Amino acid sequence: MLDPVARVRRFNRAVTSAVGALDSSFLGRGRPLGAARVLNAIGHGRSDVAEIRDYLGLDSGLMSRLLRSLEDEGLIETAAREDDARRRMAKLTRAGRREFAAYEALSNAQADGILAQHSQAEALLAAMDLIASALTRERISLDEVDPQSEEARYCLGEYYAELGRRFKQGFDVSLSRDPDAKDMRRPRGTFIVAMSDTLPIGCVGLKGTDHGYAEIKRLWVAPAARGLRLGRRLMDAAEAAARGLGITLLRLDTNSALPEAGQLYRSTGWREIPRFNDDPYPDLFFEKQL
Amino acid sequence: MLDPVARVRRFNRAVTSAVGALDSSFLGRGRPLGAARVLNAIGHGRSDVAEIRDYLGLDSGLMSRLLRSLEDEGLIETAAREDDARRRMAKLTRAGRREFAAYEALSNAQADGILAQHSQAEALLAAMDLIASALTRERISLDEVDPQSEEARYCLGEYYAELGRRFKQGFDVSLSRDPDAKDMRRPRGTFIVAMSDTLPIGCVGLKGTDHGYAEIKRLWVAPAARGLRLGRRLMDAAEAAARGLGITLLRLDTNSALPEAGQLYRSTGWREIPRFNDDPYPDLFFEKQL
DNA sequence: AACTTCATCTGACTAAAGTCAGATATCATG
DNA sequence: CATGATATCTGACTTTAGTCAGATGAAGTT
Repeated sequence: MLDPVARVRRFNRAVTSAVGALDSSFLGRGRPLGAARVLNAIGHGRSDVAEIRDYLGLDSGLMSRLLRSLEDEGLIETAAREDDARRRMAKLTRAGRREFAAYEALSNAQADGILAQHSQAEALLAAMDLIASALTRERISLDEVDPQSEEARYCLGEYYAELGRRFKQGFDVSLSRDPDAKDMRRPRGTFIVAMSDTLPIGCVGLKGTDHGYAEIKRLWVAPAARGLRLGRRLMDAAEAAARGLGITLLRLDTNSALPEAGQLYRSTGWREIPRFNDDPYPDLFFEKQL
Repeated sequence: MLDPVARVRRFNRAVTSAVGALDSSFLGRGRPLGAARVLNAIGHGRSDVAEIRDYLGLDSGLMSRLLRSLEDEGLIETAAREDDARRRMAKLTRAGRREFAAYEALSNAQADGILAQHSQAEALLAAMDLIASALTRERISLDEVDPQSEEARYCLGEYYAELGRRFKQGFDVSLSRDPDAKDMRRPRGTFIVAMSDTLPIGCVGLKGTDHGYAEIKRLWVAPAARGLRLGRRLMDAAEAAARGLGITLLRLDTNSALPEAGQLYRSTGWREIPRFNDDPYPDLFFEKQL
């Protein structure tokens, strides 16, 4: 009754029928699923035909016919690419945008329906985030971004909110040595965000200093992404970036209220050292020679 | 970035591709999905042809042909039912059992694979339970069972474990007035279990007494099923059963460490009354006239 | 016994999805 | 500019899924 594999399989059954229900509601728009999928891919901003084909896993002949049927319906227009006339681009016509909006409305209504009948929607969403991150694990990408980009700011906001919850005395960003964004841009440093299908789920900053070392800052993994060993992947990426920048010594500070962080550092070659700054929050300090 | 609907849809995408991957691994056994589904339904103990057809939503013509193709492969045998020769029963042959086991192995391997790459498998499983319960909400059935049945004993075990976690002083079943199972069987009372696709996710007991009232006992909802208003459904079912047994007055006791229970009682017509027993755990007592 | 109802099966059909070999046009390169 | 690589398209085909009308035989009803 409590066999883990049986629980996963119960989940599979539940989810298969929910997904099937969405598919049938799509059929209600009088178009086969294949054509609907292509239309939706285009609506979601994919325009390169080869890219869509690859994304949907379609044969080139089938893809060509599906495009033709959407064109005959007046929903899309295709044109050869200017820089390479072999490739084609597809885009929605006005009617296509209307039809795409109708599919979006169906998807949104289904999502809404699931949420609406649950009185603890936030718990349900957290569970969905956790599972989505676990299932798309191999597709999580680590991207270097500007520390002031939307993705980076979202991660930092979540990071500060979490420190506020975990520190007994709360957390006030303005009291911490807020790293100048400039120091986390190349060539002094960098900022790395982990993305799972458009959702940022983790980050780490590498901050250059003038003291002969660089600092690791703002290591954060979204609650939904914990257990995927993403913290380690982010640290590896930050260390690799540091090596690429010619940095040979790294330091970081952390707090004993974040035991999983301390454990990660200890298990990956970091050595505890005495306090090296007067920031009020950290009480643990580490160093690593690259 | 945090729109709830967008989060549900990200979940949908993640799960669709995982389900699709399992389907393609099933195709690897050289049999179309339709036939594989029928074989698996039979392997999972469904033998009545009409029941399988209904479960899989198949047309009778299609069903007949799929059965024939499995028979031609030597995987199943069908026979008319003894009590009604119009109906047919299907069962696996030896080769069919082997083939079914191969499908089971694929399903189990997929489930294992998801779990294995996650270092916090219990959190992942809890999330899956939550979602499976939410998605199969309409298919949750309330069944009257014997209080000593496997399902009932599972629920009670979970219930006691939860009390142990929630009461500051812990919980020891032997100190509580353990209701005699006889008192929770018809005609004195009953025991109701909420089932979601073979998994018990909640229970409630109606216990007859000789004092002119019956008691509601052991109301429990699995953590994964909270938010589905299952507590209320269980209470409604228990009250309906009480009415059917000619009971006109109900009492129950609870503890202020379970605030959601107290709130449920207050909002459904229960009236707080003075202590009516000397059980050491409860500190809140309610009564309801039917 | 004659009827209606029911579960299953058969034949004839359609739609959708997918496969594959070549045709066509364009691009990159020596 | 000839050559090979690349992206898309076309035609011919197969498989799978599904629909529907009617046949068959058994069960239930009057």
